[in-house]
Amino acid sequence: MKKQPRADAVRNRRRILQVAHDVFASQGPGVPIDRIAEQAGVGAGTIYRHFPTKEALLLAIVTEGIDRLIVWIRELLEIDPGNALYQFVAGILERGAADQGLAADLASSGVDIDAELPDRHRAFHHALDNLVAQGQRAGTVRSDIDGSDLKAIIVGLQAMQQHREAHLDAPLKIICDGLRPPSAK
Amino acid sequence: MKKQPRADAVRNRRRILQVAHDVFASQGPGVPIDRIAEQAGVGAGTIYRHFPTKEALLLAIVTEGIDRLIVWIRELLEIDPGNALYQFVAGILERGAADQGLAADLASSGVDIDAELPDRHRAFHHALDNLVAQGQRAGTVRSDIDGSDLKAIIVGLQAMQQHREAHLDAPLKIICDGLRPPSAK
DNA sequence: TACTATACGGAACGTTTGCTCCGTTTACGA
DNA sequence: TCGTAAACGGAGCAAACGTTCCGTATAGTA
Repeated sequence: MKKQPRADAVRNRRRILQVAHDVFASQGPGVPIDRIAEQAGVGAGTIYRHFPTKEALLLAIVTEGIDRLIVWIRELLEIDPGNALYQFVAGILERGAADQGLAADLASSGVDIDAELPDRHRAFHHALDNLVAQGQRAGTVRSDIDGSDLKAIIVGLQAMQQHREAHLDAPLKIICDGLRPPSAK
Repeated sequence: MKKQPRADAVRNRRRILQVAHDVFASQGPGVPIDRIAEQAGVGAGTIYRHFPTKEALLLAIVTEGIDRLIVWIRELLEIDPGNALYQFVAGILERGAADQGLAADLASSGVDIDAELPDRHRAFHHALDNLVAQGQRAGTVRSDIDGSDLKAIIVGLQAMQQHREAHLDAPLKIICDGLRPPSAK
């Protein structure tokens, strides 16, 4: 049985994660570690004691983001299975989907997230499959798609959000209409 | 009247642009200039004589890409105005839209392309507006969208393409169906 | 062929950045 | 309160990268 970490270590770990999340989300993953240390009010050494490498810090942030999405999907499905998919898609554009936008940046700089976090990868895809399947069961979602198609759509939405130079109401409507079954339109 | 540049200078400029385009498209804009020089078989100094800065080189590549897209849209509209939009959208996923994927990377690293290339920006948006308007006139495109909505869709598609870990047939179908007017489905 | 302006190659420089090291501080059990 | 293991801060190191500089090579011209 491992001993518990000291109180200040726990506090600093959380603070670093929060600050790093905000800074990376707003300025991209290129921000130097020193700047994050400064913002968090700790030394650079402290960050490296908690996260062995910059990439590890980024992965920790992305992991938290994925977990949040999974929980959120579960909540939406409990409340309204038929419309959960549409609320999810709309919500990605509203609330910051910056966590995953970060994931996209990470991926484009050569890190294979799915390979680094195989368990989250499975859990996330499982959640997406559920989201689609329950919509299909309720008759609100077209029957010729599955979770991985939804994942592609999400990637697209997040890119739109990062690029947003105008309202995204119309693109959102386009996608939602495209997701509905041929009958209901 | 300016004198013409030397033949080897012209050759090198083209070669640098081609090689840089391929390397950046396949490995992202983070690749060091020295590597591009090596690949192109020239010295680093030669690159900097033709392009004052790395950012200038990236902008030159993006400019070429945008121009290609504009020409392509014009061609599609001449052949089949009603379906040009759908051929364009599908084509972005097929042929490498890597040029613009590069543009996205550039943008996410703090360069405002629209501000740096105001004329291309205008020309591109004009082409997109045309693409949408002619589809609407033919009755194949829903009437409540315009060129900037299409731009957002393109950004999304390019992100999907960069991330592609499976076929994108279904997501493409979703978007095309969403673009059609309510009647035809 | 000989001359010269133009262009080239690649070593070198300064800066930035990820990461380590170690002397100092702090939490916490006894 | 005291002792010690755990944690901290931030100076410093090495590698990577953008950019410059200058001696050399070459295209174009007479």
